[in-house]
Amino acid sequence: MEKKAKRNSMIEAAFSLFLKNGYLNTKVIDIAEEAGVGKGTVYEYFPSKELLFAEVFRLKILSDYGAIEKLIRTKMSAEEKLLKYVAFEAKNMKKFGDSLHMLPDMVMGSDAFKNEALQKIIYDLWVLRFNAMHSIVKEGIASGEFLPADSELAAMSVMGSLNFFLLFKYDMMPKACPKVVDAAEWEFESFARTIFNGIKA
Amino acid sequence: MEKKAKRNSMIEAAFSLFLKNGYLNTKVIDIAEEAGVGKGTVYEYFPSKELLFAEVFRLKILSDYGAIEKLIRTKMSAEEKLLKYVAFEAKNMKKFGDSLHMLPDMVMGSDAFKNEALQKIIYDLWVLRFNAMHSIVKEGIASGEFLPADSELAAMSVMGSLNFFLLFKYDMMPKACPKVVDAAEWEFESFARTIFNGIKA
DNA sequence: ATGATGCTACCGACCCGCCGGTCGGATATT
DNA sequence: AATATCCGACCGGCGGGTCGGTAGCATCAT
Repeated sequence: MEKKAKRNSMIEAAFSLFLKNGYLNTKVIDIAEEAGVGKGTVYEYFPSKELLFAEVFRLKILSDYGAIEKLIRTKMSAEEKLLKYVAFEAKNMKKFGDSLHMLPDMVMGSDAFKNEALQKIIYDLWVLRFNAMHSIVKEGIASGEFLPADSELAAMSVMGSLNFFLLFKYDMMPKACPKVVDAAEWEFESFARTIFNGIKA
Repeated sequence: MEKKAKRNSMIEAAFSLFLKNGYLNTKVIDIAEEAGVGKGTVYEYFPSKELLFAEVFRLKILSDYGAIEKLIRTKMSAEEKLLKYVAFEAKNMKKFGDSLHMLPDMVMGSDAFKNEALQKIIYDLWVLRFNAMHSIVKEGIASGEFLPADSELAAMSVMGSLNFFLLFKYDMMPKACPKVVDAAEWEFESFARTIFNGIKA
């Protein structure tokens, strides 16, 4: 039982360090020290740094996205879904804190990972997010709530806006001016409205 | 004079390899071999790999963006500017080929670069691009061409869409289906129209 | 109670491949 | 022969991963 707790402390340590410093700048020894164990112990619990990352990613990020698939199937207007989706992504960002070096790492094609299985789980997250957005947009267009358009292009457009906004607010801005982040709360609503206005019929 | 040519061949080799394999996966020896020189010679011309990258970046990417600043000052409608700007980014992508590992490297906060000066020139490109877009959007809103909105949010939205689209088409897609890229030509127009429709008054 | 036995969890010194960068000698040029 | 240019064997730091040893603990025999 103590076992479980130790494993968990390593996951937490790894998550916090990956988040703060990025994958490449986080050394296994850092994780061990943060978790209060020896370096060797990390390898008793995880076969490699990459697979440890994969586990962290699965537990701390992917797991949350189950909520999204539920959201898609819910009965509500596309507008509501869109706003909820944006709120969801924003909440995640908040939860991750104001330093998101992990995110750029997760950009497709990052050469941080040699392991193809690892690239795949990151790719899958993109696909999952894009599909979610796509289905919301498609629904909105079909029902006449949104302007008629190629749904895939429109979804890319909205998704891209969202990504950029999140990255801008939570990665670029904090570097230039760390104080700004806390003030960003209200902006999510405003931002969501802006992109919604852009596509509503 | 031979000097200049040799330097140039190294720049070209580095550019092509960074583009194809990314910064981290490109070794100095690879660049040397591609350029047909010895590894030591590279260091006769450039002080370090990072500074070589900086030079490549400056010559091959940043330099083109002069055209953008000219575009901003030109007298034409915001709509035209927007379409021209998208076309410009698209053309750049085309020029860079269908493999853009360099781009994710360039995402803010990538931990590939320790060198702060290097991070800065990459950051500067984002700022330059964002400012260009921002000024187009602001102009469009001011003149009543575009829907009234917070110009910064709107610019982020459009910029984000564009980035995502380019990345999606030129980085994600080619991996899944390399053949698609050539067919993407017409889509730029279509995409530009979609985002334009989203903001036009 | 004591000590023997074995098992599990733990650990950090060590190993080793990698790669950016160096340097002294070779080669071309004047 | 002097100078400029080139080069690749070598160096050294880094860091992921290993492994032999230790410490704690339970079980059991005396």
